[in-house]
Amino acid sequence: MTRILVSKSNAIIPFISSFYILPSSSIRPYSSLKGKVGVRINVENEVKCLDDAVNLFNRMVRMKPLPSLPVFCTLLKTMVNMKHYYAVISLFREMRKLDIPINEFILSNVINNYCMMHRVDCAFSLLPIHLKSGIPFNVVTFTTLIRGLFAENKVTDAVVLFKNLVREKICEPNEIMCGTVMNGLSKRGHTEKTLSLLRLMEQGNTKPNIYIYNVVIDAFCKDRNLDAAISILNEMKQKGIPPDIVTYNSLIDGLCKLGQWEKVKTLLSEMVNLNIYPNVLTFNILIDGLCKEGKVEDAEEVMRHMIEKGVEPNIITYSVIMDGYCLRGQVDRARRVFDIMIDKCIEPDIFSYSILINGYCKKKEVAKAMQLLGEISQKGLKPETVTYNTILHGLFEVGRIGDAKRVYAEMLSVGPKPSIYTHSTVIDGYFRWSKFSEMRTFMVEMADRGFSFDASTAGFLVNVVRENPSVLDMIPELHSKNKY
DNA sequence: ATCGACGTAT
Repeated sequence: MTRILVSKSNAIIPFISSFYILPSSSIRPYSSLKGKVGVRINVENEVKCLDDAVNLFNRMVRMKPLPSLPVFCTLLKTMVNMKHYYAVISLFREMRKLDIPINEFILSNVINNYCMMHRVDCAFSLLPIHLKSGIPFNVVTFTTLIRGLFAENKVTDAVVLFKNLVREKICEPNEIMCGTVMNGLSKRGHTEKTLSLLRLMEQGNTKPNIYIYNVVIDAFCKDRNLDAAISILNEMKQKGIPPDIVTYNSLIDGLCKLGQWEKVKTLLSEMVNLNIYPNVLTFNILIDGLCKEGKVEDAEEVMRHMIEKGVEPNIITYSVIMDGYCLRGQVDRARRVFDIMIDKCIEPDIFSYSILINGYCKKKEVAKAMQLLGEISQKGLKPETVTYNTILHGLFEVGRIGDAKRVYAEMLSVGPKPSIYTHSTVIDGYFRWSKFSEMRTFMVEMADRGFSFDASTAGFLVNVVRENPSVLDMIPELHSKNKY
């Protein structure tokens, strides 16, 4: 199936060029006035890397008197932001060992740290510290835990926790907690439940705010239910909550993906009339919409226009245009955009590489794709599961089975976890080239590492056997080690 | 201190 949409009437280019003038200088949001904590320690200024953080911590614990708890708290928070999760845990343990007192804010940061590591189980195991030390629970702690559960796809657990908190009156859910639950539900396809929560909030004490409405609108847009999204937009307007740039970006994205360019124009005019000006995301959405219709030249035109208006393209702008060229089979042009991007001092990320690799694979230029795969680690980046899936698919497509085997082995050693798509790509590849013994070995190894058949591989296998019953003998009986 | 909008593979 091609991803290029059939174009609807669209004179979006002259429209975009004509309809607004950006304010001369963009308004900067508040600068970092927050976070000034403690006596002479400005954690944000002092800590630029892990070493800084650990050194500062070691200095702090030797100070007499000890720095205030907010200083420790800010340090831990800074480290969580820098993704030094393991270091946070060891510093927290050190604090416990040194009998440095802790408070609810420090604990909620450590809990958040575990959630960011996708270890919500460890996060929950900190709750006894609250109880033993008599530290009160707060909404933030529970909101963090709910977010952690969603992050690990434990939707039921998240909902159960939320319901219990409300029913047992353990804490009063605020807009942010409700928003977290609704965001988690909507991102996992439960738009209906998200909407019922909105209706509940409208009747309760915690009235929905702009964030909540934006979550609901985005959920409907992702479901391609633009009518419902727009009726929520009208509801919020009626209630006196003005839509913001996020609201408009969600809606414009939904409309672009449906090819409804006339409505896109209406919304663009509407937002500008409200003095809400398109930002880099808005332009990226428009550029992506055009690219997916195969109109990369128009997309480039929009890019020139945004630069004229003082909105700088970012790495996503370039990725979108690169993918646009790849969709039309013009991978060399995509490559040129890639190089231009580097000239503009924007370092390619794993997305940029994956898009190019996909482009080369589509053109069956797997050698170039392999070369790029090698370049990724040289640049200090890590290929993702998607990157490997793409290249494995490309290699099997041209029958380079030996290379595919090597790449799969590399994937296992480098670390990104094979997904259901990886498995079906490999099984499908072996099958298509009648490599039944390899297919068999692969399936056994797959089961040994704890994977069983899933919706994707099972469907594929059923089809294979239906068309070619003799393959049945090649398929091993698998007993996944993860199951009982 | 906690929440929202854009890009890659099947």
